[in-house]
Amino acid sequence: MGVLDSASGAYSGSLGSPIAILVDDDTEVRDSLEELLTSVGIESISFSSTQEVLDAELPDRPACLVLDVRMPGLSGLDLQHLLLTKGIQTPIVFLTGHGDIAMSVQAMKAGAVDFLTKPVRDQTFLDAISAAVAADIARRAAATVSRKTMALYQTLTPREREVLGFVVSGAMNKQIAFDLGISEITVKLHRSNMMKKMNARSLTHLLSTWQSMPADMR
Amino acid sequence: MGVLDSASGAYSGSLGSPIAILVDDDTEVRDSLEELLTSVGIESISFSSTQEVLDAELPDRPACLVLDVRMPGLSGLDLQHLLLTKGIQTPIVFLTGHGDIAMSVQAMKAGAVDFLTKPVRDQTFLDAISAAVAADIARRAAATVSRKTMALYQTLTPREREVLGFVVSGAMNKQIAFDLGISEITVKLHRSNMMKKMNARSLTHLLSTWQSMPADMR
DNA sequence: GCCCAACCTATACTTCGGTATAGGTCTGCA
DNA sequence: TGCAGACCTATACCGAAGTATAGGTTGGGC
Repeated sequence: MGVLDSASGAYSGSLGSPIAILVDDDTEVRDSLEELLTSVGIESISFSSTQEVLDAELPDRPACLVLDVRMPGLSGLDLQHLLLTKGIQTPIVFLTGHGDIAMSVQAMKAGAVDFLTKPVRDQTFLDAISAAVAADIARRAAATVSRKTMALYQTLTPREREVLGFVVSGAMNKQIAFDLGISEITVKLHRSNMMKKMNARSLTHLLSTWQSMPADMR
Repeated sequence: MGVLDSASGAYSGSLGSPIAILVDDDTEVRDSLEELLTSVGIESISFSSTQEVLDAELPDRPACLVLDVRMPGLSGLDLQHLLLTKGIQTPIVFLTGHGDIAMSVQAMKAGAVDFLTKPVRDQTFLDAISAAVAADIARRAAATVSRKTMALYQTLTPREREVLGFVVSGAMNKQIAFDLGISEITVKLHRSNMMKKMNARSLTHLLSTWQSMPADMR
């Protein structure tokens, strides 16, 4: 249901239909899951090891990862942490026959969408995929907004960024001028240029835009 | 009942020292955990069933719940959902000898801080309690800010709330006046009164205050 | 040397937001 | 009946913000 009940048209606003990325060393499992996903119109690609995922270029479209835990080489949990380190936030659904509670809790704490055990009911699996894809669509939408804001921020001169900082913290032009040791009219100039570059129609609009930016980029 | 250890100054900023609320039908487990917590200076209180927790008045101070899953009557997971329904957001650590992966995943999805299995290492348990208490301190601090903002909001007249809505959405006085079908000077009056009642020194300050309010109260 | 971008300043003007003062109507309630 | 609170309006004024125009100084690159 939801994001999964249509093959292509329903995703027109999210730049591409969703894809499930299956990682399992068991060929039969992969084939079986691919078939299940295909039957409900979800595209999928398969890898037989975590290393292949790291070597591959992840597609720029809504996606989710389906990871086995126990695999030759790096485990699914290892991959989860590696991806986090690399800033890749594609939602992950674990699916394993050799799990325990500690593993599942660790995975969930690290942000996994679900942790399923084999054998899994078809509907349970599809529901998890559906939730993961929905999360990725929302995450990608937010990331797009954030990226656009950062691109605008990059066009600001150092002085304009300084003024922006004062403005969003609520300072008046007079106070900004005093703190920077320049005249108020100059602050107005920087402020005006900054507002134009940031495409902000009002202070309120500037603030909402500003908050979509990751704090460590400011 | 746990030993009352009130002097601990480390929690001075959070309105009360933390308390762990243990719910387990096994007396030995409860006594053992209470002793462990006491040894590191954390107060605790015990219940032998979920119903007792629901009947009791939860203390107004930083706390965390430690729940067994399998108990006579309502299970720990049932209690978790009941508390969520009642809007009680005290962090929960599960501790059980009869868990499985599905249970742990369900608990984590519902917001549990951790899901531990018996027998548990002392340090593992204490780390979980520490994380849960820290989460509750942060949650309570945010709730306090939110409550104060809502109290201020309650003092606004209907018209002032309307104007507030326009102001935070970035409208100019002229636009607000047009939309409400009143004169601009009247908008200024409502706006001025609203800013005073909300203790907002500037538009920026008003917006940050505003965002601490739950959206369903606006 | 020239250009350009970033930075700074100034005058003059407009618009916007906010305050003070002084009124008015309407509704509900003691 | 009178009072209080919410709501509305007006005049006049102030300060903050924004725009337009017209300059100036630096520092780096061709």
